[in-house]
Amino acid sequence: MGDPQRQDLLIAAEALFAEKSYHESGVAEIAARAGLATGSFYRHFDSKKDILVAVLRAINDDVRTVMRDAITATAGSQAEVERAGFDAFFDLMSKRPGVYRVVREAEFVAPEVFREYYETLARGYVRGVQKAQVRGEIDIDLDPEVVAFVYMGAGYFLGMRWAEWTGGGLVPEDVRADLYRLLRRGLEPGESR
Amino acid sequence: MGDPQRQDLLIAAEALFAEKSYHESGVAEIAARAGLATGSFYRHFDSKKDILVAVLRAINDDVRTVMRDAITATAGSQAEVERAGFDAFFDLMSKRPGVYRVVREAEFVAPEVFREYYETLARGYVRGVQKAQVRGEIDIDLDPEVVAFVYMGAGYFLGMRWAEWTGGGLVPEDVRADLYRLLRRGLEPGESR
DNA sequence: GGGCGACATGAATCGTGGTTCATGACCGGA
DNA sequence: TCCGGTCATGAACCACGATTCATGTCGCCC
Repeated sequence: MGDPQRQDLLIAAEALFAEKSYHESGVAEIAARAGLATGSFYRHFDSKKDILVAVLRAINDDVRTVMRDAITATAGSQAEVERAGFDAFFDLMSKRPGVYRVVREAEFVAPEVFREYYETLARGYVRGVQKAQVRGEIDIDLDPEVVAFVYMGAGYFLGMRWAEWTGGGLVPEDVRADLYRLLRRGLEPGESR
Repeated sequence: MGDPQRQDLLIAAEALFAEKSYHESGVAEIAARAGLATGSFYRHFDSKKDILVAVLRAINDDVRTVMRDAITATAGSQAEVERAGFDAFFDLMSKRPGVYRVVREAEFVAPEVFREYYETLARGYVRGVQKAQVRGEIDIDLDPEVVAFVYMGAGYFLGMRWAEWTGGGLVPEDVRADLYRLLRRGLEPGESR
């Protein structure tokens, strides 16, 4: 896939940004971890910020791929699809500890890209919600975009609390169960209004 | 209240951190905006990081005060209390644009304090949820801490999307309505399981 | 074999900005 | 009025790290 050195740099950068933070990681350090000299970094990226943007796009692709795969592999009700998607998301987070910190920090380094990240993700959710609304599994009166941002906010905070703060890595089953229950009940079409 | 110069510095710092970001704001700049010379800054705070911590604690106090006031002023069901609390929160956010960015960025400058911030906030929510559970207004099987983090995640993301990304400042009424509906239905005690 | 171009290298450069400190202004008391 | 001490000032200091570049190395073609 493309340039192996570029790949190495991306991997090294993601790891360092996740372990420490963007501001605490140096270009020389990234290059060294990728097995390159400091100056060689600039043969692949224009600046330190530039590689952050590339890392961010890569993470976005991975998250979307993983979730899409899990979702398409799950034929079933909206509730089941939701669960499959979240499970895939939490699983990815646990395998690459700290990646999510990288995304968050990007807000203060490359706000435009950060926003693009979440808007892209939201678009995917919105499509899913709309389909479920057509099938009558989610209340038609709810704004799909609001639902999308509630999804993302919940995933974000539960991941932070139970995957990062607690050493574990994976959000515990019972926490996820509570989330799914809360969402299912919250979204389903209801009697009155 | 205490030292007026210290207050001025806190106000200046919060404003600058909110407008730009922690890393893009200089100590000299903060001091200047507070009407002080660069060196005088260190008569009040030990370091730049130190003032961020102080700003964070002040914001935390404000958020909790505002929400507590709104909640105690609202006698009623959990749904009404919830709404009052969130409304107060969104209102505060709209009056001090960008404060929430300051909180978020703190994660990468003073992680311990950032965590303390959310854990303190969560404790407050947990107490509220437990009371509502006793009164039978929230499903007794839900872990109050999970609910607390879903609350915070939703508030965070909706605030970011509709108060910051959209120029407005205040999260629109219909977005809030969707959130309240989703939470009320999601939390209420249910038939089966 | 020699010359050339492309790439790798890492030490030196350069800007930035947090922190320090020598200096001066001010004020209360003797 | 003079003295000592406290505080304000902002220029200088200093460390740090992103970026550059002069030099060396390698592989290819004539």
